[in-house]
Amino acid sequence: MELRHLRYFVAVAEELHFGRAATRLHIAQPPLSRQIRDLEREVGTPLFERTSRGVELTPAGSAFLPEARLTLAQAERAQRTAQRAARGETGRLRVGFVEAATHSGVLPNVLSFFRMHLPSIGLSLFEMDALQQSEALRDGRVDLGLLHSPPFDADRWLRVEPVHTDPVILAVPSGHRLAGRARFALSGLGEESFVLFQRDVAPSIYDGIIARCRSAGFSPRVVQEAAGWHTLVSLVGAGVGVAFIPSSLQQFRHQGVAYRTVPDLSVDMELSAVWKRGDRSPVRERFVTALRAVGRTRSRAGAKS
Amino acid sequence: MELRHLRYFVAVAEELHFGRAATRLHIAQPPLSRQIRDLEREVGTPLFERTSRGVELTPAGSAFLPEARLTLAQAERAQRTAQRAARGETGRLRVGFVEAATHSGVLPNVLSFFRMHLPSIGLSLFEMDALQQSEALRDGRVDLGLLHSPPFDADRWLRVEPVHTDPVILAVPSGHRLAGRARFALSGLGEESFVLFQRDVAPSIYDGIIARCRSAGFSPRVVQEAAGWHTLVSLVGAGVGVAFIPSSLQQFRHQGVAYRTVPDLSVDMELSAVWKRGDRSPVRERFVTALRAVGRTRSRAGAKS
DNA sequence: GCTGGTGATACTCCTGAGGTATCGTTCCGG
DNA sequence: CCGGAACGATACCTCAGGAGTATCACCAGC
Repeated sequence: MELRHLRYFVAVAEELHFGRAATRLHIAQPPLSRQIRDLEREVGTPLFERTSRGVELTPAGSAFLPEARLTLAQAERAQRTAQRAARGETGRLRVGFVEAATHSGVLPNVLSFFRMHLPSIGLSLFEMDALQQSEALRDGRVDLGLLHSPPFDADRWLRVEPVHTDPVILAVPSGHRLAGRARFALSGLGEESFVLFQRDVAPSIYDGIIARCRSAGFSPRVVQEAAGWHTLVSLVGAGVGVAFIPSSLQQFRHQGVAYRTVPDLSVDMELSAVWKRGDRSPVRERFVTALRAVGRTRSRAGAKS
Repeated sequence: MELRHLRYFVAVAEELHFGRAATRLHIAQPPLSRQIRDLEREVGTPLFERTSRGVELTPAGSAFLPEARLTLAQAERAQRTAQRAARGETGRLRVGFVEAATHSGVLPNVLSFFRMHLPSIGLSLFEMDALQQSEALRDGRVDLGLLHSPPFDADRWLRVEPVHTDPVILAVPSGHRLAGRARFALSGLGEESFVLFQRDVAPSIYDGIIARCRSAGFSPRVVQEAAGWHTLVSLVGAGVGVAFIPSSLQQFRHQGVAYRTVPDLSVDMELSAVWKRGDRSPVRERFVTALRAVGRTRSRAGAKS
């Protein structure tokens, strides 16, 4: 049995007339008769009762008709589903991301865009650090990662695309001497106590900051390391020290914390999308396109207290 | 697109290997490659990604696979549904019937048989008199009738098959002089008042009874006619007169009514199934078969008080 | 660099889908 | 009662395309 048989059967069942059905199908009447006969032989029972003035459906034919229509509709549906998947309008994407992807606004904006315009794409989100993302990508557990510093061997098997940059600023306790100063140079921080993010979170940025400090003539005295960004800022609010943070953290207005730009620091916290080289997933491509759109539009914002 | 393409696609998607899939499909590998290519061209997007070590599904292919399986399953379902309909195991039957079909037990027994053994057949039941059944059959509103006397022109366009016979007995008021007599001849009823069923209900049986009475030397004095059988027996119970009834009515044990056989009456109330000549409905045939089974087994029962 | 495994290509063959001509049957008007 | 029209079935032909064989191109692994 082929779909051709079902298409022919439905046409005859609707016209109840071999000649008209053949015209509708753009074939001649005899081959149509033959195909119907073949179909009846395969199904094992007559589907039409031939009368002198046309044809009628047998009970078997009546039962077959709606099922045949369903089959044809299902076949079309299959085709459309594949096409939509090829255009990236349906499917599933598993995304690994670091915490900063959420408070930079990048991830929330992309998510709301997808919920609005591509609702039939299922998104699975996994918060993980850069190392976990790298392993998950390698194992095929996620399709895309959002992280600060790609793994050192990234170029060999990953594509990396920066989607958002956030300048690094300084968070200081409100009562701190620096909180009152409008501007100051990096070199003035030599005596401060620092609360630093763990190097794992963004090794290249960490190293960049340390290098800048050394150029300014000091090596930062780290009194505390913290895993999460909000923890870090809370420690600043508690007066433990000052901290380098991405500027997007300002929006949360932590108690007892003031924010200051350090003009001669000029280090950026970069957020990059990474995925496997050779991955042609249309859904992944749509996601990256959306990331570019929402990420690039956020320009570097100055510090406010 | 044909089902062949879907069958081939599913095989390749399951084996992830053109050679093995071809073996499973009992064809050679090159034609399989060609069919898959044709399918991809028709769908408009690649479904497989060819690698040096086999093939993988593209996102479009992954989306297509379950839909293709559904299509194939639906096609098989269509075929099975037609076969079941041809065997009379599924479908719908509309039955017209007279009241006596229910209290003779014929209809209830067939219904319980169908509910038990052929639950996917839908039965629609319409109580109607013989004339209504005849018209409903002619108009195609019912597929089968259950009545006592077929219309006079039945042979031309109907098939008639007796399925049950019920001897006609006499119902008398409990206090009536005949209630005490064990046996009596028809000729002894000349002076009685009769409550008779309407001739329309079963013209040939009505006429048969009247003819018997005339042979016995009297013409029954009809004091009342009644439309329903239970109404008739109630009138007997109220002392209005005596009545000829089918023996199956005894089971209801109406108040103040006694039942007596009239040996030399020997008229049978016949219940017949009727349907259009040339109707080949397997469901109708199953129904008639069931009618024969439950109807014939009920033999003529004697009268009890 | 060779070998084995994999899918693609080139071509050949032949099944079977579709075309034309015609038949058999039935219904209907004269 | 007869001839014609309508309809599906049959017979026969053509050729597109599905399937077969031989071979190529590519890649991984030893």
